[in-house]
Amino acid sequence: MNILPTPQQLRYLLALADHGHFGRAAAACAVTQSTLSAGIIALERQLDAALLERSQAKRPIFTPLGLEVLARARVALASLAAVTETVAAARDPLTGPLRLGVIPTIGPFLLPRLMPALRHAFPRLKLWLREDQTEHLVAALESGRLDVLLLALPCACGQAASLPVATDPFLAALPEGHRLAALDSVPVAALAAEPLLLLEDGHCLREHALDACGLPKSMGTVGEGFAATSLHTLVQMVAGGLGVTLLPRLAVAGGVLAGSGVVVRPLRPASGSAPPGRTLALAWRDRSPRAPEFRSLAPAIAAAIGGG
Amino acid sequence: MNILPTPQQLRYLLALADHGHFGRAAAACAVTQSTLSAGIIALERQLDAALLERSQAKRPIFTPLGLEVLARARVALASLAAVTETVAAARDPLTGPLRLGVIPTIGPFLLPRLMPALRHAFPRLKLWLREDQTEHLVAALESGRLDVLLLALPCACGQAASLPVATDPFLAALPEGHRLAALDSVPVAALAAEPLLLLEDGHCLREHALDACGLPKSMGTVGEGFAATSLHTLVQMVAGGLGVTLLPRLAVAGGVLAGSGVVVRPLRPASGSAPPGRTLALAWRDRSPRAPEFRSLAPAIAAAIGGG
DNA sequence: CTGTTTCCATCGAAGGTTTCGATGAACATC
DNA sequence: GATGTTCATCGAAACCTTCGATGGAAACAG
Repeated sequence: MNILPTPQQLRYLLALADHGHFGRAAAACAVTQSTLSAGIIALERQLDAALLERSQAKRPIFTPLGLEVLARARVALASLAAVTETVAAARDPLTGPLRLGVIPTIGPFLLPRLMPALRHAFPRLKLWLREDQTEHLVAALESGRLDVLLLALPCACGQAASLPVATDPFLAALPEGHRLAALDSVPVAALAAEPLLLLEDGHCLREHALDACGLPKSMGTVGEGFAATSLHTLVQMVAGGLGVTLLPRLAVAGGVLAGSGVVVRPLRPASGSAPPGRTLALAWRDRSPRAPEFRSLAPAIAAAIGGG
Repeated sequence: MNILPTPQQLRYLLALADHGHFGRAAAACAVTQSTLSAGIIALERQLDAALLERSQAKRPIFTPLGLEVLARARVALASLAAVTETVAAARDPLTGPLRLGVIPTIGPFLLPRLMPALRHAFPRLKLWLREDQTEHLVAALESGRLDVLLLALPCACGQAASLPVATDPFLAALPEGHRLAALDSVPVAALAAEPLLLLEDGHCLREHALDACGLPKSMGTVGEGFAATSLHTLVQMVAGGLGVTLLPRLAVAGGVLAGSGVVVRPLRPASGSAPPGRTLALAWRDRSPRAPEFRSLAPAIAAAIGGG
């Protein structure tokens, strides 16, 4: 019962899965091919199970059981690393590498302000960035490829712990001279009656905007081919008179309008409703040893947003 | 960055935490005291952190950081063991030790039938039993002291995965000669108007019964001191004329009435409501490597309940 | 068909790590 | 202050991992 695989063996297995080649996997582990080969054979013997189908010619193929073991091995090595991380994080909070994922409707507008602030506040933090849509970020977070996310709630962020850092109200974005632009604030209902342009599917802002307007999720954009791929292109489409849209205040403060001629107006919510907007939040694996660090990142980010 | 603790070191640490004594911990690990001592010192040196306060006289004390490391170490060793378990479970489903937790309102009535059935269906399964209230079982499940639970839904079973195995309707239990006993079936409302006896707090059946009667959770029993500690004592109290109660059909089939003179009648739900009852379910850690095994346990249990 | 190349498994030897038993030092108890 | 308990330290022995070399199988080219 109590013969555990050695971490070495699991590392060899992971490397083999990543490289699909004994020789290259061995090189990646900085051992010789014979060592890696023997290590994996020993693992298979200990477990008394075939994890691989080998062949001289083709890349080795993992058996179904091998794939399961592989997944467990990743978890096991990660939780072993978590022991070390716990100590490192306790001794030296907010230093070392930190992999931050951020959604495209936040990143370009906040990072130019946030990064210098973080560099100043935590000079020993090495921040790696990845910009992607919520769904991909959450997957990367859960599989350990990212440490923290900066995204917009509400979202399906699974088992992650999250902490709101700011609210980000939506503004009505209108072409110059649009009749609604004459108003001080635009009622939500009036905006919803206009041709509404949106980001393409997969951007959480699309759903948040539809929700803010009280429209169903399935609603398409005007002309299916014209869903925008970024807020910048969306603004250009509004400037071109194709329709109107909602923009997060953060993006406007971040300069998304950039001389496009598009004007923004505050939204007036339907009476009794909350002002339409989204909540920016930090998220992390709730079992991460660095959770306390991440929590203490929130004020710095809130300051960067507020100070815009 | 990439120097991980060895599983050995973590085992030594766990043993020390369990025994509070280097010598005894070493014995438990089947190594000498010097080996264990050196192992833990090496771990502290590698992590570059004090995990223990040592003293010749008193048992060693874990530092706060030491306690955190300890918790991580347990997780790490468990996930290492999960690799092995994955293989063992795939090769030999439903063999070996299985630690089953069961709530007191199921156990005494189902196990006498269930155990022989399981022994017959899975002769190589070594079933360890623990009877306790839902809350304690769930805690034991999550900390790895139990593998599977047999409990009643709805309940707060946290992150556990669960699978319903049977519905267990409630029956009205009345003293012999009670006027409601003259009816073929007792309306819920009529029962709720009687003095209602319940199990003491902590038993999920208490809340399920109150819920079935449409009564608030805070409702006390008739005479605070008289909350019953088991279904058997509850039946005796009903027999003694102190009031009426609800019994799960499973318990009645399991012989809880046992010549007490108490009679049971089906409950007639308020029109439009579902028949009052509870759902019996299996639950397990959703990441357990043995999850497929546990799932395949459900039919056997359902059969044991149905065949009552 | 044959020589060449690529790939993975096997083997003995070298090197490193872990473990043991003995010993030493600190502390409490009597 | 004598004694017993507890944990750290040390050198030697056992153990395990790794290496480089070698072998055999499969694809490929000529």
